[in-house]
Formats: sequence, C-alpha cells, structure tokens
Amino acid sequence: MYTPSEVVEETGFSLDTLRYYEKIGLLERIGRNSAGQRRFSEADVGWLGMVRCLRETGMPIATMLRFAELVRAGDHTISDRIKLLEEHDRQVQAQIANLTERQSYIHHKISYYRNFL
Amino acid sequence: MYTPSEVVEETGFSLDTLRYYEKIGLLERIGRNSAGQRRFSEADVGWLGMVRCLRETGMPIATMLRFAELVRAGDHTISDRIKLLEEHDRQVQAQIANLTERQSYIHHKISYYRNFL
DNA sequence: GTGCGACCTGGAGCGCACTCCATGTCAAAC
DNA sequence: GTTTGACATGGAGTGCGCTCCAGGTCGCAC
Repeated sequence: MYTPSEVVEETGFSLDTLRYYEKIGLLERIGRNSAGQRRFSEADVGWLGMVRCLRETGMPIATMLRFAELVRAGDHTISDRIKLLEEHDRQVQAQIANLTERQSYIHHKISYYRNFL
Repeated sequence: MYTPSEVVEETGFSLDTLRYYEKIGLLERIGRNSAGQRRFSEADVGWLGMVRCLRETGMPIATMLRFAELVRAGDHTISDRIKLLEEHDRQVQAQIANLTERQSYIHHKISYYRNFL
C-alpha cells in the first residue's frame, strides 16, 4: 500500500493529477484508510505506469479511458486491447518518423546558418 | 505571390491559423492587394515551412516568436539562431529517445497480451 | 443588378489536460 | 492540547493553440 505522496514520488504524476484521473475514471476508485485518505495498491501503481507510457506517447485521455474500460471488462477483451495498442504503436512509429525527418531539416538549417559565420 | 487559399493548400495551415500567426507576430505583416486581401510572398511561404517544422517538433509558439524576432533582427543574430536551433534539436532528440523507449514498453505489453490468447 | 464565393476584421469561444483554491478533517509531534 | 502537515472534497480557473462567428467588402459569372 502506498500513500499519495509515495505515488507522486514514484510515478511523477502530481497529486492533483492523480485525483483528476480517479475522478474521470482513468483510475478505478482508489481504496481509502479509516480517515478517508487514499491508499494505492501495487496494481494501482502498475496501472499508472501504463498510463504514463500511453500519455508520454501522446495517447489522448479519451482513448486511455477506452483502454481502461477494456482492462476492467476482463480477459475476453484482450484481443481488443491488442488492437488498440497496435494502432497506437503505429501512431508512435509515425511520430518518430516525423520527428526524425523534421530533425534533418533542422540540421540543414543549422549548417546553412553556420556557413554564414 | 500566393493567395490565402493557395497557402492553405501548400502549407497545411488553416486560414484562421495563418491570420492568428500574423496577429501574434509569428508572421510579419503580410502584403495586401488593392482589395485588402493577403498576398503571400515566396519568402512568407518559406518561413511558414520553417514554422511548420518547428511546430511539428513541439516548439512552443513563444519560442518560435523569439526565433522570428532573431530572424527579423538581421544577420548579427545568426549565432543566436544556431544556439536556439541546437537547443531545440537536443529536445527533439530527447523526444525521439523517449518515444522509442516507451514504444518498447508497448511492444512488451502487446507480447504479454498475445501470450494470453 | 444580383448572387456567389473568397476574402476581410475584431473578438468570443473551445477542447484538452490539468492546476489551483477554499475549506475542512485527522493523526502524530511537540 | 495545539500546531503542523498531509490529506480530503467540489468546483473554479488556467494556458495553449487554435477555431468559430457576425457582419462586411469586393469582383466576377450569369
């Protein structure tokens, strides 16, 4: 069991963001102690790792929400989850390709400028 | 000289976005014909290519604005422009590295799911 | 001469993903 | 026993980057 501040520390999400994610249903209702304070399970923290990965790769929250629902719905959704992740993977690949191409433009521009000095 | 709709076609920016960029000073005041309609020069379109590259690689508008000001200020700012672009290049590199690492996590997750089928 | 479509302007509105705020509770430290 | 600090809640506010809208002008096709 992890306290909120431990989860902030481990995941890099702010406390407000964790509350927000719970509010919109990206996190399932987190357990509470007797004082009503959140206590995150190992599974919660693991799921947050996945959330971080998907966010950092540009998946919109609405899509993550669909993925979260598939996970909650049980094992019969596994092929749907694979489809969703494969589609996302293609988008990540496209992002990398785009960045790489644009980066070469930047490199050319830098060389161009260097010839002026 | 290009009409607004030609520039929309060529650059992929919407007309509203072009007007917005002019309003905030990311584009210098675009020339007008006698009817007050914009006529973009070759140089305007070229600059928009640079803008597109910087935007697609995640540079915030505020930073592009600083770059635009350096360009307008003349040749004595070329080393500053190089510094700015090199710093941006590092950030692009970091983005690519991050995406690549996250992508391998996604791949692992997909394999993990496949073992369930 | 009227309809149409491309364009103009200033300014309001929007979607996303948080982030902040006021107010309150509880537990341990001193 | 009171101060401190980590937490709670609901709801408002923020920043970014556009995007949309109302109302108007202009030039050409019919």
